[in-house]
Amino acid sequence: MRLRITTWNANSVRLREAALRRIVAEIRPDVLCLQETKVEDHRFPHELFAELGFPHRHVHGQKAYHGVAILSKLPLEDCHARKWCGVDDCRHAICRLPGGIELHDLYVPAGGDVPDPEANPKFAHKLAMLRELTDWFADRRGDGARLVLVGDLNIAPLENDVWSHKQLLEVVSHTPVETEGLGALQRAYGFLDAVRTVIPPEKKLYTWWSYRARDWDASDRGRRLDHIWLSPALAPTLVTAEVRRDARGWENPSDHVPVTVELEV
DNA sequence: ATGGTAGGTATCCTA
Repeated sequence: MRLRITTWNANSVRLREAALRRIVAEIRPDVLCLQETKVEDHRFPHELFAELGFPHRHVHGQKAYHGVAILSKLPLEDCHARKWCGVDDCRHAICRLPGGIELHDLYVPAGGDVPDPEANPKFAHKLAMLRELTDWFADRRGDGARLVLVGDLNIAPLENDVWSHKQLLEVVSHTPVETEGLGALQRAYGFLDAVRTVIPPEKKLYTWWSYRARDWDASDRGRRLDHIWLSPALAPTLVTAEVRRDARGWENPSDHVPVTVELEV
């Protein structure tokens, strides 16, 4: 079967009903992973997703900040959440899809403005979560699991994942300590960067554009912060991948756009 | 060099 998985940082799920309807109609994901839902679980708009054909839902949210959710047309099993760095926030949801596929939906801290862990606790938290994830996946290395890791990792790892590599080397999201840390996480389990397998690293590719630009499309100062990775066991199933840049130009947009992979599983 | 916008909450935090 063909399995389509979409990840999107919605920047408040309650404000994005129109965009979510378009995503479902135009991308037709089987599984939709959200980040920055910014809502407690008892206020999550379950009715909307039930109506849109996603009867299986795992929501993991909190008031005002962060929050992740997995919405699925297919049954979900063993849904749970993980905490990192001893912090009681909502950044990681895990479910098993049919075929034993283990899906991880992640929201890595943005990290604040100052790229110095001594001076900036938010940057220290970002690096600490990356290290803990790296150790956790390294312990599972070689277990042959069928893993999909998606989400807003808040790091643009490659030179062509940002509008100007040189100008962003000291900007949080593209500093060497972050891009090397993300590389270490990827190598810890042998994850394949699915989107860059389909869209070559020589091409500029972004999934986020700041709200602050006068004209996001004309200035095009984007970054590729949202990712879909596959474990070695799932890598051969990759059919295609797509970044919906046009979604940034929709009415009332998120600052992130949806990223999708299709797998033949 | 600076400030720019958006979301949630309750007056300022985070992105």
